[in-house]
Amino acid sequence: MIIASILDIARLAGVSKTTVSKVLNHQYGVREETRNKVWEAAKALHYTPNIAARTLVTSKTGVIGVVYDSFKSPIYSELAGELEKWARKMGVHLVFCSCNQQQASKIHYIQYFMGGAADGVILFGSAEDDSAVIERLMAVNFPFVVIENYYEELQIPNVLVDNVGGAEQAVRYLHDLGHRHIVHVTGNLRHRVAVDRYLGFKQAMLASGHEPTSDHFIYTDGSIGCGPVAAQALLEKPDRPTALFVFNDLIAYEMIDSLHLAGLRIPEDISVIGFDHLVGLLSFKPGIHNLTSMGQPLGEMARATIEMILSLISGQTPEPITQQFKPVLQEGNTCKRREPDAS
Amino acid sequence: MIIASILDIARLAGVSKTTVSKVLNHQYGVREETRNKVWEAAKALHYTPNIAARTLVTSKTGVIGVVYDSFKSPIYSELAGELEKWARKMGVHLVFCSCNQQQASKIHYIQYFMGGAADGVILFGSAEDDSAVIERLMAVNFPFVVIENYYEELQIPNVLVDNVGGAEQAVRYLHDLGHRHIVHVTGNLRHRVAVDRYLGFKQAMLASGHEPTSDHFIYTDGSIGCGPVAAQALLEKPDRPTALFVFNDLIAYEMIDSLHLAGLRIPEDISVIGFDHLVGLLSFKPGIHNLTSMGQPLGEMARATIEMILSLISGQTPEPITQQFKPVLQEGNTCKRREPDAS
DNA sequence: TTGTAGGCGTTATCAC
DNA sequence: GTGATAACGCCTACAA
Repeated sequence: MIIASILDIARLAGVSKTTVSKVLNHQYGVREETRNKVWEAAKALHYTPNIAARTLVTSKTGVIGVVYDSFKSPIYSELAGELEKWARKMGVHLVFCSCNQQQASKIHYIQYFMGGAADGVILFGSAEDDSAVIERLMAVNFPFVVIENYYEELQIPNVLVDNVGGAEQAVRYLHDLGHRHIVHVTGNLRHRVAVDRYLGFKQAMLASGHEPTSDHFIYTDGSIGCGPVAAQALLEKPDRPTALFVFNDLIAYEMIDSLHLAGLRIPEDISVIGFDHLVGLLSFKPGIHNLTSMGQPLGEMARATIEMILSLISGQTPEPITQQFKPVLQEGNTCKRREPDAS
Repeated sequence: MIIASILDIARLAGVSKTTVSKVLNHQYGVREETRNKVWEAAKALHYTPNIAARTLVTSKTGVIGVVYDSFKSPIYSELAGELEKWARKMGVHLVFCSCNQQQASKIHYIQYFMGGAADGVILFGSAEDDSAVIERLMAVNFPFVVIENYYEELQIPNVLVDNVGGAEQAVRYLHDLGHRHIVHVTGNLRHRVAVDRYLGFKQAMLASGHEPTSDHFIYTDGSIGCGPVAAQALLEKPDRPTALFVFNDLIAYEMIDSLHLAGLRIPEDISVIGFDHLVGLLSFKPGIHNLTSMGQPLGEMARATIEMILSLISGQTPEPITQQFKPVLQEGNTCKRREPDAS
């Protein structure tokens, strides 16, 4: 690999390094003629600025690092696109990495970014407890924003979705449609997100006068392929519910499919509401079903995130330091009014 | 942002920079006692190596950049996961960026990587003509591998899928099932991938004695949401085909859904075969359909890519410089045997 | 308008 | 075993 440096250009153009640097950075005070000579030399040598060197002296990269737990969920790609859109609008660039649940990998990437590859980092995902990483970032005062995950004991720049409230809203919606026997299909309860939706479900049930028992839950680990298992569990229940609040759209779609195969009609026999509103990516409606779902305002979240990190990078403290967004109910055709009868 | 340097550690531990560096890099020739002092000081100061400085002197980052056109396709996320898996296995790290079809953005990222943020780059996607970028990379001899896109006139490290062959295989499969009237739903024909599948379709049709006319094609731009339009075009055809070879799974699913709504049964009324085999991400089967599709061997492709880039980084020329992988037919339940009759 | 010199934080060479 | 010292490529006063 032969990459030319400013010195090479200087020699070829017959000027000093300073002059070359000035030209390359579009600064005033260089004669037109010299300027041209320099640009030609730069072109001829295929000059590429060494950002390592530049960063070393300016300590600015114009790049923000985004650390994911995994790329594998459609909602993540969706968010990535939104983040990028806003980053471009604000004149910064984003690089993403995924640590595939390996904390060691995550630490490596954070170090990489902190060590001069980026001006700040965005941490996304609630699969892991990142408090160690976060403490590190705080200790050296490196700009960062956390999305989705949160820590009661820490006051950090945070962009959140009100999962508790969203779950409550979903249950209220089903309740208002006349459903009295609602079951919650959980996600992986070791993840914050799943716990919050679980809590929201519980609270809303209590609020409407139903004491949720173990009979009101079907537990899953949230992984791809868990839907059919959950559907089986549902079918085996002695007392079949009239409605389901499912942790996310992927599981909901899987379950709908399985229930379909078992001869149940959606929403006639059972109403289903999901979470995430994945229509951007999945514009085809599996079956003829357009899933009713709690949508996350990803665009607004992305904007808030980018604004926050930029303000941190510029040395300010964002106000407020935590922003929480409300999910929005997106009606499809998988929920149906039901005349209240027994139970 | 207060990040401690080696000098700070040296002062705190009462030793020289050199000694600190040796300890931090696990080199021999430092007394146990000194070693401990240094580690303690490093911990106390929350030391993070400045990779910009390190890169400046070693010109190695241990990181490979991956440039996408867009994150928005599920198959891209899938590939990202595979690349990462192999990268970890080989002891390197990956950072991803997407330029959202903006060539300016792409150039920025490439510069960023070339300028010391990475040891090499992987270019993915055939949405754009990257020959300018590639020439630049070749000119300075920066390690790179191109996936999916290719350039007849350039001998570059390349990982490809045999889209022509895959399309041919799909058509042969339908032909062997007895289908004689097959229509191809194209992707965006400004993309290499779409053109190749289009050519493969044509060749296979010719080979089986059918001269494809404009009647054998439905053209789309490959974007999300184009399926229903294509389905409409199909329904309006005076002479309805018995089978469809669709550019990719996403469009195929969309079409199946629309055709369903129009009262057609799949595969009884019409057989459908797609491309990409997106089951990893979409394990639920839209409707009760499990799409028959030409799968891309993403795992093998990822492995080849990582191996290639590593060999380039280590100064070797990979042999062969271009690797092409064959798609594999994945049978679902959307294609059905048909007794040859008229036409 | 142009050039000289110093330093960013690291690693590497070579004395001590 | 340890410590000066010189790069790496760039930017930026400041001097000419």
